[in-house]
Amino acid sequence: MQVTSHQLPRKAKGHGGERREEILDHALRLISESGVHNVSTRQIAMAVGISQPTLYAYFPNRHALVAEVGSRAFRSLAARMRKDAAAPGSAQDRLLAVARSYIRFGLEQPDAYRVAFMLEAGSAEDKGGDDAVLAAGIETFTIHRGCVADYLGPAADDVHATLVAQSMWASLHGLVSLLIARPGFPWVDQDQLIDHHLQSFVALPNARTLR
Amino acid sequence: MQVTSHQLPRKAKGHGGERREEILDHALRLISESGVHNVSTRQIAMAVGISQPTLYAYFPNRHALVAEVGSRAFRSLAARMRKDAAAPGSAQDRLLAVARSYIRFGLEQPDAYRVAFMLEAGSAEDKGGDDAVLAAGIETFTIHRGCVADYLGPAADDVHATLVAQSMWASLHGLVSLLIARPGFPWVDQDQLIDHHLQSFVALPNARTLR
DNA sequence: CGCTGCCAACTATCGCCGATAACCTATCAT
DNA sequence: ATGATAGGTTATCGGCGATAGTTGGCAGCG
Repeated sequence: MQVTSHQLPRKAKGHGGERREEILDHALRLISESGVHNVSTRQIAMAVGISQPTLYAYFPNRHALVAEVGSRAFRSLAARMRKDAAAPGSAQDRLLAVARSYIRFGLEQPDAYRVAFMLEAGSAEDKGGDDAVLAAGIETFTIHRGCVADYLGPAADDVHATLVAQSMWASLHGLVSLLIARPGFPWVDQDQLIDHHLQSFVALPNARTLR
Repeated sequence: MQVTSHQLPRKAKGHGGERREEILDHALRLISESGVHNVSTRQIAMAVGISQPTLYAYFPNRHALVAEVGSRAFRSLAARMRKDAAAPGSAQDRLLAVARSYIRFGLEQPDAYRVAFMLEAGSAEDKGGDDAVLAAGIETFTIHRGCVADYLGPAADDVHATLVAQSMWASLHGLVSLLIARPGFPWVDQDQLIDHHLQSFVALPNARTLR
């Protein structure tokens, strides 16, 4: 769990933002190690080298801190997908490459994925942090949607492209989240499963016109 | 939050099991009302009309209680799916009917669905309760897998049927869990999205041989 | 230099949580 | 009637998220 507690020098007057970055870095590391629900504000504070209430000078509550970690995870996924979306190759190749990136991201960084996607949508006043996560999620989705639109071609209108993209995205998310959340389930060979899942997207001969 | 506290008569000697049922009923209701993470053992105990430590005479810990609520939710879903799987109609009709039942269950009873599917898989010693949830989940999946096997026909071997069923199941789960977890996302028309999602399963002309 | 203001960080504490220990008491078999 | 035990209690523990009030050190000014 790594509870290394070292005394840290106080930050200079205008440099509170650096401390904020340190907090987010340690929080991401701890959450990746132990899972979202097994990391307390006290543990994060001790890892950073500050007292627990000091966290509340930088974040209004624990949820906001975790949400920002989630937003960052989302953005790192988005960056990865953007790279694949810009790679050379056919529209179908790029669509599948982005989808594979998505799956790989989830399986390699399950806790980042969990924070980004599988977090409970808070109720009432937590909305602030959730909005940030949602915005990052929408950004990520938009990249995927762009690939789908390219794949479908200019004949498909916006609504249809969005529809197909959302359906495909949900399908991807379902596979990743189940593989993460239920490792004990008797899954068939994982690579085969992923391949089949991806194939089903592009195996539709009339996918471009299906509606 | 409903914290109705009434004094209850003590149960007779051999009837501790009834109290256990009462606890599970109230837990399901409270969780459905407020969400898994917003219900404490004290709230459950007060709703039942007993003291909080008494819960620990029936369940080893909170996780086990919640897990059993999840198992029950799973079994109720399984019952619903079994009915649809036995209905008259073509194999494709039945497959789609079961899938629709699955989606409807998730949207109508989001908290039951959440408890069943979206619960963190506990670490280390919690495995007991999770095994129960997993078993109920496998039972549910088996029904779905049967429909897929019927749909694919006798030519498809077991492994392939399982593969297709798992992919399809993951896809369904992804749609339901995202619709539940991210109601703020700019989804397209929900019915259209569901229809498209279901269509994509059976629109594959060579689905029966794809591998 | 010395004063003032302010910001980072602290200690102390609250109420709630899950969980355990120790004890009580109604019921049942003998 | 009595002893065993199932069913239930109160008291309490350590950990949690969060708040209030206080301390300490640097910046800018005279």
